[in-house]
Amino acid sequence: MIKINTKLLLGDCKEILKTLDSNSIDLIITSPPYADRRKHTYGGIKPEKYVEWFLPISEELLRVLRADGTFILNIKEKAENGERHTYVLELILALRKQGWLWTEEFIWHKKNCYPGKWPNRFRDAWERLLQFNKTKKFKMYQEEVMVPIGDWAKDRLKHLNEVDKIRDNAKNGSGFGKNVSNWLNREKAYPTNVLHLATECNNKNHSAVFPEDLPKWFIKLFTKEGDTVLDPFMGSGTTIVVAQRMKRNSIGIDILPEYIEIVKNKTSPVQYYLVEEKGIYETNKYKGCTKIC
Amino acid sequence: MIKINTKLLLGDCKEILKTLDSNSIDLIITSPPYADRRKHTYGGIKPEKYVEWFLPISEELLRVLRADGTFILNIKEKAENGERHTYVLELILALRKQGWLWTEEFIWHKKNCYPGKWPNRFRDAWERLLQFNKTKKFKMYQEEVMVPIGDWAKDRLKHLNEVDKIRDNAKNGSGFGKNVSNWLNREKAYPTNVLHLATECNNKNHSAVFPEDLPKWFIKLFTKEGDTVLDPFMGSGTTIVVAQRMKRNSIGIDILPEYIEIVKNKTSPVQYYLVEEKGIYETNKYKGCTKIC
DNA sequence: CCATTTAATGAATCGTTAG
DNA sequence: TCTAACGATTCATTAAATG
Repeated sequence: MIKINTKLLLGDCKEILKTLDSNSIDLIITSPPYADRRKHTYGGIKPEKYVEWFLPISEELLRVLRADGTFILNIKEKAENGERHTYVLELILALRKQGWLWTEEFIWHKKNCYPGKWPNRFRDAWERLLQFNKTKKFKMYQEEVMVPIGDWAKDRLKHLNEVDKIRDNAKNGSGFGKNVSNWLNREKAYPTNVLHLATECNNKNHSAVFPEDLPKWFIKLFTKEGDTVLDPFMGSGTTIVVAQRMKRNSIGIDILPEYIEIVKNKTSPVQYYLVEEKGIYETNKYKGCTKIC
Repeated sequence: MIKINTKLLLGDCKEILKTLDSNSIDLIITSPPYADRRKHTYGGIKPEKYVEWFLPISEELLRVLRADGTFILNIKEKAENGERHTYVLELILALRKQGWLWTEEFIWHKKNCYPGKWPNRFRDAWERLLQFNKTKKFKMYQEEVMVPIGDWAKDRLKHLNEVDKIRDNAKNGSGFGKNVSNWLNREKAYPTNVLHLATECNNKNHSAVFPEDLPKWFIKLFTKEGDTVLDPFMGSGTTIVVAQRMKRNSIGIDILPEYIEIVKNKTSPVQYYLVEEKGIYETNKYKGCTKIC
């Protein structure tokens, strides 16, 4: 039996994070309140104050993350008064100064972006997914996110229904437990750093702008079953829900009791699974790093 | 008759630019040598020196650009030793300090990106197309780059479900485009700030990494016939060739005589066209700005 | 002459070897 | 202990070759 914990913590993550153990998290994936957005829920941080506001939090994130762990930050600067703000650029520079490595910038191409029309710009159809690490030797399971090779897009147009069924099946039995290497050799290719995902429109109470596939992709890429995922700005809990479904321990923090309640109803605090053939507690390649950092 | 000039200037653009008139350019679109790239052709600028190297050039660009003109900068930071360099971020901040407005960041999604496999990252499939302006009132002809809605819908069909399709229709009917000319009303939609283009594989002598569609798109978007386009790092001249074909005046600068020769063979210095029905010298909406700035 | 296969080639990045 | 140079890896596209 393996035991998966899902912890939901109420409070300001700057404070709550201090209660977490050092080097205990394998993956942080979060979408913090953008500057001046979500004023009614979060404070609504002024762009000029954004870096200053974020650094104390990221300092705690740096502490709780394992040396071979990864921090994925979903963010996009707003346009205001005809210009893009620069606080995200400044944040990247500041995080590096704080000790983070800026490893990569993935692009999330939002296929169905927010509608609108302006005389001076087009609709914004992409967001940044910034990857930060503590060390250069981080865990990365690239095979887990391999995609059907080449012109799968063309094929899908021709046989739309067929392929969609296949894709659905792949989703449901999402690859774990089976020995993948057999059937994916020349059928699949590694993805790039551009992710094409549609936002999910939730007509429910709280809109989940974050599509489930996004945390799912990064959780597959950077963690194994039994690892621990953290989202310090949980919101409606997409990351936490997906993590639990994928048999990862997870910790979600939010300042609003409302969100804690919502996610509580979508998850269970403890779950048990039968151990599969290949033990989940695999030898960690980079264990040595933990002591260094 | 209208007369279109195509000037090719040999030399270091930092010096050559000084010979150009102030406020004489409608669109600058260029792809400068990236840091540490093209060592054999250009010098190969060190990442640490990149901003310092670029600023004197961009100062001249700021001078020659019209107040209602636009500057499109194609660039991407390299990854080295496990980390992305930050010189592009620093360049954006420095350009703003120099007086430029950072209006937008388009994403060029390179469908056929460079191959390769590494333990710590995927292939890099995107580049930045940074838009800078002198003033907030710049020319932008959005209707010129509208895309057939069919393609758009097709593209979306690939990844979206029924609910999303319905939402699409709601979007399309949502108001804009009434004053636009008749033939594009329900056939076309505005694009977003993500461009999907493949690099052109030139097996010829000199590779044009820049696909023709890229300058074409921006020339349509930011200029009219008879306007002037500048590329201070001309290279094999994709921008210049496209500009001439689109009946725009153009100025190309390059430090290598070789490139000047190549582009000379692909263009003619002066071309004449019959004036079409709707005069090309349309009233400029933002003419007033010229005086202000 | 068209449909299909094969070959060549990049604005890449990392690890290793040489100076 | 550095930096510089080279090989290995990889895939979408185009050109050339094949049937």
